[in-house]
Amino acid sequence: MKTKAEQDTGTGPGPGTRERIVRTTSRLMQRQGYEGTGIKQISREAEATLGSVYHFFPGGKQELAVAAVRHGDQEFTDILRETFEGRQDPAKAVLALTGALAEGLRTSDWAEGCPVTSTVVGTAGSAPDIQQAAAEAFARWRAVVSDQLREAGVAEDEAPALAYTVINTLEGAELAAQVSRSEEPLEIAGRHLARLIDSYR
Amino acid sequence: MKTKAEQDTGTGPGPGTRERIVRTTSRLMQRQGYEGTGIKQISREAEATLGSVYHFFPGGKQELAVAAVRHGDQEFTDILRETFEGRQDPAKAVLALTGALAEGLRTSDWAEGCPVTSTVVGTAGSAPDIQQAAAEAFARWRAVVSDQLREAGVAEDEAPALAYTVINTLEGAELAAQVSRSEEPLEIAGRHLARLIDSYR
DNA sequence: CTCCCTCTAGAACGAACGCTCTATCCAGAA
DNA sequence: TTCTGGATAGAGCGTTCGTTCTAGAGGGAG
Repeated sequence: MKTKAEQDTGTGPGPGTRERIVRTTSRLMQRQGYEGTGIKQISREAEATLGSVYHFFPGGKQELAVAAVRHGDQEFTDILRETFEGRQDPAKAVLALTGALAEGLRTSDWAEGCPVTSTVVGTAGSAPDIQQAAAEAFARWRAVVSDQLREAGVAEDEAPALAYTVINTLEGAELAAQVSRSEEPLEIAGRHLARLIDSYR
Repeated sequence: MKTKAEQDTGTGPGPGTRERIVRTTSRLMQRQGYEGTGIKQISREAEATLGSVYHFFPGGKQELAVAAVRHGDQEFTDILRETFEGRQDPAKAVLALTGALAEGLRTSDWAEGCPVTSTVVGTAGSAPDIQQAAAEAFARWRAVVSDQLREAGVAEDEAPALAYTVINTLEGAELAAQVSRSEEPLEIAGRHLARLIDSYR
């Protein structure tokens, strides 16, 4: 058996058991939501036994969901950073972003939208810790966008609010794209957000 | 016992059984999502027995969800029409709309967001008829907004796309508001949408 | 060697799930 | 009056749910 460090960080031949469980939970809840995803399905698809799941996540399904939301948070934060840092113009970056989101939806046959949204919807009232993890994810994404907007010349007192709308419009457009199985909402959102950003520079 | 017409249309002392079931389903799925809502809970809270539920909705849970989505569709279509028709300026109408959405969220202790969104999320791949009913709802809302924009002077070839972003941004902002338990995302979305609309007139 | 501790393994529990089924009620038709 | 059929009523089906629990595997420390 591998040492603890290897198990938990995945420095071995593949991802460790814990990492495999988190990734599987995130993907399943992204597709089926929190209530639609069972722990036994997670353990089956992650190729981990039920014992392992409860060993790493003694808090049960809720703790799993929080970990999955944080995983999705980190994933999209990285995408945001990469997309914005490669470009000077934030309007162009937003267009690249909508393209990437559309591609992700299309290549998953419109099944994989925002992992945070699908996990948190329906749990809002009953699981405050999941809700808080989702709120932190949104806040982090906004902070990244806001920083990039300021660097590109948007006024200090306008950038945070503009970042709010950028993230929220992307979220809404991705949902519409998923439901209508069409890239159009995302394309249009990109154009309108680019126009809105340009109007603040 | 009342006649069939009275039962189904609610011309009696209160809403008929069928209408009561639909309304309860819509409210519960708005709060808990599709998978998080049980048929027995619906029958209990609608004060209808399980037999009645399956009598009116032999298609089971999926048929119930479709009816609930259509109910939410009609509800918000009415709100849209009332809000826009009372005002000349569509930018002002959008601001009124964000205010109304924020109030609905706040007065339900942030539990009741968009009934269509919360019902359809997580069912995208597995229940095509629910997905289609949701797509039709979004399309209808867009059509209402698009008509009002054209009447207010937005170009014919810009109005449909602009309506897309109006609806999608409202959707995303309402979700963010619910998760963060704050009216701020909706207020900001209203301001930015008003600015975007004005830029097209 | 033995001990220890992390991790794996899966049987088992009570509760809840969606749904089926038969029985009953009762106003209007004949 | 009897008959009919929509609506109500809820027990019960098999399945799955989240969770608990005990048992064992296996490498490092003493």
